[in-house]
Amino acid sequence: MIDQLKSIFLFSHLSEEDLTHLASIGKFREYNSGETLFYEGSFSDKLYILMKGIIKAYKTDMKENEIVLHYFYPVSLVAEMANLYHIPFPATAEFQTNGYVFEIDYPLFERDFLKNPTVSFELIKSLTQKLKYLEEVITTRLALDATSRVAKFLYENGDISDSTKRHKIATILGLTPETLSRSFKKIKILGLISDEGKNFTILNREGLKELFS
Amino acid sequence: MIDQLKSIFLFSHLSEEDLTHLASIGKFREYNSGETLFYEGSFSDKLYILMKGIIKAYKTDMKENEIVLHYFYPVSLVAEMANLYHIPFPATAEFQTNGYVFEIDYPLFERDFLKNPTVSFELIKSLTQKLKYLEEVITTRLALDATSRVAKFLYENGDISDSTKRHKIATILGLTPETLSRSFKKIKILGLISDEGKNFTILNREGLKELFS
DNA sequence: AAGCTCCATTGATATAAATCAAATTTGTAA
DNA sequence: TTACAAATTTGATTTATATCAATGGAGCTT
Repeated sequence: MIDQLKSIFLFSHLSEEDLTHLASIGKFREYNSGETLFYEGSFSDKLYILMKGIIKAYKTDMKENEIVLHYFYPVSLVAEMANLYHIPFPATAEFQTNGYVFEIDYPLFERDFLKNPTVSFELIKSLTQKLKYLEEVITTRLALDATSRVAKFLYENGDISDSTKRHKIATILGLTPETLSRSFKKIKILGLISDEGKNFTILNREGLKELFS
Repeated sequence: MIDQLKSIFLFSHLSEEDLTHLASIGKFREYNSGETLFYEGSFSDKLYILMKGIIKAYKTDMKENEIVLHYFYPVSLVAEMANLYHIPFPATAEFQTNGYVFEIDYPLFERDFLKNPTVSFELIKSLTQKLKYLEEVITTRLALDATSRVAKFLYENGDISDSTKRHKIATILGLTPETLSRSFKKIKILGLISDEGKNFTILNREGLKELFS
């Protein structure tokens, strides 16, 4: 366990003594695909570090549609802001695959670790990263129309392979599958991409960029 | 100048020596109402602390509409994230009133102050605050429809007095003045608010809450 | 007080994307 | 291979809000 904790960026510089203490105030907990780590609006005094698996963070709008904020991959701090400010979770976190988290008693963590310079530096990095994700959501979903969003997605993610479900892309971009399909078609007609079966190949990357900037 | 720096939360615990050094790597700079501190997409190696005045932070969408992210009041760090990650400013910052900032050479600040525990703690607080603002923008503009947004605004801001221009409220909520007017009307018909001239009085605060949650 | 200018309101129309409804394609299991 | 299920595409319609256009005050200026 100590070894595993040491592999977490946040704790990589802690002493053996600190790591032992850390191990005593936290534990690993497994989740299955589809299980929810926490719900939007709920409270918790646990700090979560995703160790394995993929977590989708999303809000729900008035029509029960998901607004996907981000997909988390290991190793990530999840929702540290709720801990830092003792506020309810701003989003729901749901496992997309099987995985597990390291779950820490936050009040004790704050007391014993938050003043550690490495820990606070990593926390700053993690918070900044999250700011970037939210900026990204705002840029994509408030500043761009449907076709521009799709062009941006293609520009940033490269060729779309079979395995990526259209439905998932649509959810990420905040579009319905129908609208996504129509946008792909527009971009195809512009000659910026070509499709062979389910896969798209990008023909003109700079052209795509033109569409969203 | 040293005294003024000491009044900044971020630096309140610094030694005289540190404050003198800080004064040597930064300076005060005045701005008039309407002037722009920085533009979305531009770079700077300056860290800005708003000392006086109000700053509007906004992005611009494809139709040249403003997406207001936040209004900053003194004393606030502005756009520290761009400094921390050496990335372009994610939004434009424009003075809404006359004011001034304390402008610090960021590379030197990072070298000499970032590891100070008080400074990093305050930085964490500031970043967390900004995350909350962005969450708020997402909740308001992506998860709620026009009338719900207005109800939420009324619920959170209380009675609307004459001095608050409808046009400004509309911009904050991401609505046109026409739509704002129609939403006010709906809420008035529901008997949740009443208007005497230009002022609104809230008649049923819990009723307002029902509309957006 | 008359006339102006600035907002706010109201009404009519336009627009982008969602929704609803098939039709078609792709994937999968028998 | 066939048949069924799921995903995608296409077309028609609806919906929420923006846009365009006109009207109606409220507060200023002279």
